[in-house]
Amino acid sequence: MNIFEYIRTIIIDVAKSRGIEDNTILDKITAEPPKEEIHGDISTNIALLCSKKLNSNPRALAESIKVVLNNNIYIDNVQIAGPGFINLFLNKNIFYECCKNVLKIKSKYGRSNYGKYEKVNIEYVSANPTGPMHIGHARGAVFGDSLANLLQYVGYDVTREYYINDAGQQIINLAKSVYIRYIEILTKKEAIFDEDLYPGEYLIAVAREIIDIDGDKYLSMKEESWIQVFKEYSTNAMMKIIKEDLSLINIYHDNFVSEENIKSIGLIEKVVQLLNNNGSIYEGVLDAPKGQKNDNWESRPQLLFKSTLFGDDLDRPLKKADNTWTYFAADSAYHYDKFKRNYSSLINVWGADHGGYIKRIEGIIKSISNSKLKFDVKLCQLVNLNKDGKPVKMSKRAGNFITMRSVIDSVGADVLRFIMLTRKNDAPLDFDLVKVKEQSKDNPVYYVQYANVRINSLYEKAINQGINLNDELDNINFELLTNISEINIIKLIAKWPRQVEAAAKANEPHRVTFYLYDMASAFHSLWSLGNEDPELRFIIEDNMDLTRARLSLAVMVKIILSSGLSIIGVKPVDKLS
RNA sequence: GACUCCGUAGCUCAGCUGGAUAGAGCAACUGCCUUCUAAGCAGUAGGUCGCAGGUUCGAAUCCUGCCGGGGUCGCCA
Repeated sequence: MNIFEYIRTIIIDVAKSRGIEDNTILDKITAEPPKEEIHGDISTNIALLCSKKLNSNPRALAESIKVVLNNNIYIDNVQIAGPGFINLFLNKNIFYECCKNVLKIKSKYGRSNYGKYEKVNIEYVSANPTGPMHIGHARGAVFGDSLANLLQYVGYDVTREYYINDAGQQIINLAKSVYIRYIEILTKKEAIFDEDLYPGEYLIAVAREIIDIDGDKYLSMKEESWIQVFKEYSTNAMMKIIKEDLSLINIYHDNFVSEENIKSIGLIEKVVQLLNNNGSIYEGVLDAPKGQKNDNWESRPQLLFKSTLFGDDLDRPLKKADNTWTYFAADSAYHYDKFKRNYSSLINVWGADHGGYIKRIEGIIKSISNSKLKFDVKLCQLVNLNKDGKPVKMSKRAGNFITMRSVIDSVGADVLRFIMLTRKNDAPLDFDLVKVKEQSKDNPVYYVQYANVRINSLYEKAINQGINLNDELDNINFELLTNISEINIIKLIAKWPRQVEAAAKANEPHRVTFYLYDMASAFHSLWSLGNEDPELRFIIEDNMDLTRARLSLAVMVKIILSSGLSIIGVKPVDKLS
């Protein structure tokens, strides 16, 4: 149960009873917790929004609404403040019922059917299959996966998808690189790599595998004879490595779509036909891009998509000079494929370097779906990798980029996942290999985990004293919880469903992380009160009713911490080492 | 030149898609361990929300224009 939703429906009913039918007004009516405690538990702007339509001034309207709201048994007091806010002071019973509900349904508390089982496709990671994942991939991976968890949590039917870019020049380069390793092993001559090739040692194993299966028969062949085989072997091997990397942070996609396959089944021709039919492509000439050196710019007519109709600054080419399809053409076909699979919305998680690419794909989707398909791109900004405050330098050419796997080995999967969600996606993120392992309150991972550890130690102590936490949860007297810190926690608990829903609505999983931090903070605060006043500890030996009430509070905090952590894909820590 | 993201306390960042007196954490200063784990808590101090306009009952939030920083811009994927 979401008490904010509950009160809001009551308020909306009031608005409707006054003759407000306009959804643009109704949708704006809020029932939200005010920042200031003295403004009550829930504040609504109903009078401010409806006064104009009802020809009344906001405060007068508020007065008349106040009379109605006062009749509700869960509302103790109604106050009118400022320009016409209506502040509601709720009866404690609504909070107590909320608590009982949490203890009853446990990990289901906060889940909802907000998403109405609508089908959502989230495409994330989609790292090129040319090598192991590096740390830059990790952010998008964690973000996408946590977003998928979040949307599932509030009732969407989510597909986790990976688009394999297995069709371009980089795959030919990959195959060539493996072939060089193949020669190296068989002839014992040292491998030399051109600039575009991949010198990483991880390709040696692929070459070995080919030798094991097919022997040395490709040595004497010409490139056109071995390239296809090497492409297949190496992309398969790379995808295997990437899937292993992902499994280390518990990421498993439901669906892998191959670009090569999209091309081979003729989907590009199909989508181009479609775009042609609705008049969004033409044969035209592009100007040279401004602000760049245009030395070898060569003006020529080519097949263009009218992305300027959708806010892009240029129309975008679908064909290259050699008359083959561009990456954009294949990607259009891929999104057409997703469109045909009947999703109600598509979400793409991309790196910041794809920013300039959004408008054209948006345009494609609008064009093929007649603007009906919802589409959202979440760009993840760069991760700055530091080591004790100093930037770690990475160079692709030297081959010393930091792999995701090495970071997991060093800090662990849970820390990696948590830290990746301590910023909103469109802000850059600093990741310090040393600081994230510190066990202090500068480190939000440990701060949250530590709350859980403390609750566990309480469990142990309670059990040692013969208190059974699972007994008689129905008969807990929540009214004994009168301390401000206790009430704060209860109110935070009541906000959880609202928080997840807001996070889901905005596609922003980081809000869950911040909520968890607040919850941990509220708990640490309560815990510490016991230092100053033993009466405020959780376990009071000669007052079992109070003890049970307080322990149930800890149980609820633990339930919500676990739920929140499971959304961001982090395991709760039970004991600190 | 265009597009896009960012600009909030000395530093790193939240700010619930327009609400009331803008919030945390570091760092600084003051307290709290014979105590359920101090890996923590409480408090003090710190702000012209980059600048200037506009929209309205109301703007850090939306719009426009500047300033500053990151990313991107056919024939890569």
